[in-house]
Amino acid sequence: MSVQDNNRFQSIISHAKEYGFVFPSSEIYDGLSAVYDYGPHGSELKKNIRDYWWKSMTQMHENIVGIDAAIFMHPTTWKASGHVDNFSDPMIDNKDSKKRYRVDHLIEAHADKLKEKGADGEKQADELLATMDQLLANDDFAGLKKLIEDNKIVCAVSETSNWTEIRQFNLMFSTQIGSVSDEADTIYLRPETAQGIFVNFLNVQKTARMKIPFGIAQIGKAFRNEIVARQFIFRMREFEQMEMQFFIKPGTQKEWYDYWKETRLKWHLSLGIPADKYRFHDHVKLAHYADAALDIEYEFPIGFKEVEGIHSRTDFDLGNHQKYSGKKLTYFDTEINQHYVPYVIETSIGLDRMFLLILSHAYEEETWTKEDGSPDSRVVLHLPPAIAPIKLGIMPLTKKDGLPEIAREIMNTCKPHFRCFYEEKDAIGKRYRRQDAIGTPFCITVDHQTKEDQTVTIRHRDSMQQERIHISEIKAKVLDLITL
RNA sequence: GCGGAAGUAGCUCAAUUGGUAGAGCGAUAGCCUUCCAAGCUAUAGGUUGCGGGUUCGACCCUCGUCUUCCGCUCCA
Repeated sequence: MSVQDNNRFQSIISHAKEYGFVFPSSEIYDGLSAVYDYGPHGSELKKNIRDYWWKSMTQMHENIVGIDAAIFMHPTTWKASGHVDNFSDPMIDNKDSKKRYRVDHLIEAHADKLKEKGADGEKQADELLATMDQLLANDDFAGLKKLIEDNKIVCAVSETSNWTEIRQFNLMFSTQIGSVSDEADTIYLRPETAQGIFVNFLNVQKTARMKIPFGIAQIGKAFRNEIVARQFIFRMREFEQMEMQFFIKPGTQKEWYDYWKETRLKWHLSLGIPADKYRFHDHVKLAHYADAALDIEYEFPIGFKEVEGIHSRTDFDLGNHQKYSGKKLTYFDTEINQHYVPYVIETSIGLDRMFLLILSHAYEEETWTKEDGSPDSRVVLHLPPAIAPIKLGIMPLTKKDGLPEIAREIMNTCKPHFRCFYEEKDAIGKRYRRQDAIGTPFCITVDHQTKEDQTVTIRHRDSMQQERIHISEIKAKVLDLITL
């Protein structure tokens, strides 16, 4: 990351705090690591992004319906999903190099080296791996540590065997349900929202009378106890996902994967973000549930980073829930008169990351020279008008001569239809600057001419140009401009 | 979690070798009013991140801790 980009990222974070978009959580208590709160303008912007996604996915797709599942789920859910096995790993640190390894990766790497040494080594390696699997299955950390020491496994960097104790890192947050604290009552905060959709597959399919192919959309919080959570709201421990699971006939996953890949990119571009800021990143190493996966990456000031994932999840999830619950999760396809467990294409976008994306794209520090030769500047958020927290600033040029009364009338006419902000304090230029800083796309100014001919000026945020329109046109014009 | 750097008003920063914290911007109220921040007046706002230690005395030295940033590491 260049110094310039880094400064830009810092400026965006400062701006977000100063203008009420994002605050560090519990700031008066020094904050809580990697947890943030959304302020007055931030919560509005976030809600608008959320609403736009929801509308695009459900209202605009007749075969997609929504749900809102609970954050708490039956503990077996996470066994079936693979999270209990894959989301908690024993880790060990080398004290000299400060490198941290997953214990199984460390031992496997050693086994690979042994195998290169011929038949003897291969036999040793197989024994080693068998012992490791057994110890892992029993969560025998002391045994694993001994195994590492007995085999004289060294760190690849420091080449020493100066290891810490093995520690368990569980990326799922746990809590207790019920009044008695018993181990059997331990439940997890969901590490992803997808499982709430899978366990409700039949409920939704039957009650909404859905026919394959169809999708279920959901927006909600998920929680991951990241070892390292950093970079502002990019990686948080509590975050919000906007997910859609699309259920399809087995064998058609390739075409639907491609369809959603293109459809989702179009959604991003519809917000006016340039295509060259995006790229696809195909996963080479696939997760345990997928037969194809890619990330939609955006060029943040901190580099190209994942904002959305498209995953072909096969029948892994429904199949496993069927197995663990003992309930049939099949669909009867009347076209071919067959039961089957549907395949799934998932689109999963981080709402907080989308928020950061929008903010990163919108933020600009502009400088220019005025007519008299003096320099001028402003900080402006070029937010897409449809998702801007405030759509219209309404301001009388001065506080007297009856101008505020007219402006108030306009305010009352417009505020039921879109978010407006009324202000009469300070010079008009200063008021424009304040609206620029929070991304308000349009400002109406009532001046003395208004009293003569019932016209006002409407000022456009990005161009700073103004045009005169009749008071009666304001509502319709703004509504038109804020519609995507 | 490790290493490095930083933390003073909402923001950006000051404060001689250790002598009980100031300014600009911003905010609020009022005046003025000329359509792009920069006029005038007043007001509010800080146990210097937090907690110990050294000292007659700590923003300053020291230890711990929290948070943030950078680099590792991790990342379904």
